[in-house]
Amino acid sequence: MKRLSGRPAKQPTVPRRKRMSGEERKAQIVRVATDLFAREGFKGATTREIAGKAGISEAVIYKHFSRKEDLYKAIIDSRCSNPGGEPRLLSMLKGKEGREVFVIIASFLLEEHRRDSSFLRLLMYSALERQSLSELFINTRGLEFLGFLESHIQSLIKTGEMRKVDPGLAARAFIGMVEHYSIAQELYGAKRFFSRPERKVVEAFVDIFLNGMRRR
Amino acid sequence: MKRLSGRPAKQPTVPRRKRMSGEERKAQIVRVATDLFAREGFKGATTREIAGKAGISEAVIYKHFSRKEDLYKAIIDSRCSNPGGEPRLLSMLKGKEGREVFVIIASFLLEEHRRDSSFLRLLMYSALERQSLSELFINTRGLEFLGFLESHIQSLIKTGEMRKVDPGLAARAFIGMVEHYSIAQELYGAKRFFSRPERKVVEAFVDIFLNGMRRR
DNA sequence: CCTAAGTAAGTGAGTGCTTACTATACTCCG
DNA sequence: CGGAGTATAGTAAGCACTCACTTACTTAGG
Repeated sequence: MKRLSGRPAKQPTVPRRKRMSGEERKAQIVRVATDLFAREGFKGATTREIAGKAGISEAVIYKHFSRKEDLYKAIIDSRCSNPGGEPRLLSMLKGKEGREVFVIIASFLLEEHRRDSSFLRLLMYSALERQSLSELFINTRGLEFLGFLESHIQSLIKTGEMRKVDPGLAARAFIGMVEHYSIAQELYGAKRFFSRPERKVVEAFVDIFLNGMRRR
Repeated sequence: MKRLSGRPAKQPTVPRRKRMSGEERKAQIVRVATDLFAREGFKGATTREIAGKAGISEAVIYKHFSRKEDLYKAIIDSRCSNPGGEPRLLSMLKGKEGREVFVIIASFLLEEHRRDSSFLRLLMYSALERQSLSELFINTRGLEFLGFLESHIQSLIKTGEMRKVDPGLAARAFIGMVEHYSIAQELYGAKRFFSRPERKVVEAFVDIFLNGMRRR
């Protein structure tokens, strides 16, 4: 016989779980979900799996986020205003000049992506599945950083250390070499067929770029 | 009253559709599905949607492909042994030398991806969702082409027209600039914030690269 | 040339399972 | 007590995939 709705009286014999404050729980859900969305994409990651990994029931997720989409947005937001990202790089660059600036940038990007590819995966998934959200990424993490590099190059052109090249394109050329290599190695699995020590890669790319930008 | 199974007698009043031979139909399914898988990914594209766009019932798909996965593999295969891809580029390069080789390669890639981003999307989706399949892409389309460029650069180094740089890294640097720019513009939506005429982009990238590889 | 048997192509209505999301009741703690 | 937090047990819709059956086309025999 079926109940119309509601619950039958239940016996609370199951071992009870730890309670958490709302914000703790929310942060934990975001953490777990970030990992899953990065691995499986928005459509591939299920609320059930997220709840399972967090050790709670699906209903708890919906106490904190009214729709799956909202949880996804929260993740993108948290990744955009992240402590671990570009700010750290920019501080590493303080006081550095010449060739070293480019070496630091290239090493940073290669290392960061090798260490944790989830940011890269989230970015790519959001570009493919949810184009509008990927623009958030672009705006907050991409453009700020590209803008820095662009104006750095611009000033090197002004002092005559580099020849006159559209600084926007030059910056994109440099980032492109590094990022594309990183993506190919980590995500496309290209490292199965081609591999060089990270130091050599950085040296080669920085060489080609700086030499390419030198006045003749 | 319900039948135990089987169909109720049906009246064939609906306008009948064209019949197709098996191979025609199979090719059509692959064509329609390519488009959908490229837009939505493996998980995002549904068999129902594919059938709908092809104007057939889902069951027909399963006459030709025993699982959805098989259809996906067929698409990857067909895209790998494609007439429209690298062979065309390689023939365009016949007899060309010097700077022009690099201009042609860069223009080709930028134009190809702008015209039809579905190959790029399939590649990226397969890297994220189905890593093993993306290696098929890499092997057939990527490595062959990279290998060509690599050995071209190698020979330029031998004749002394370029300085000594790991040719594998040099080739990846050049392709990286171009591909990453293309991906950023077309897939990340970066063209909303930054745009240059294609000719200028090609010129700048080729300049930086060739100048960067010149003997000092 | 006509017709009927044989078969490839196609269909509509499922199956069983999974999904995002919800309604309701219980419990712990301030 | 009251409300935040959690659990149980849903629901309706959507998914890949199947089945029993029909229809269109081909072809062999008179």
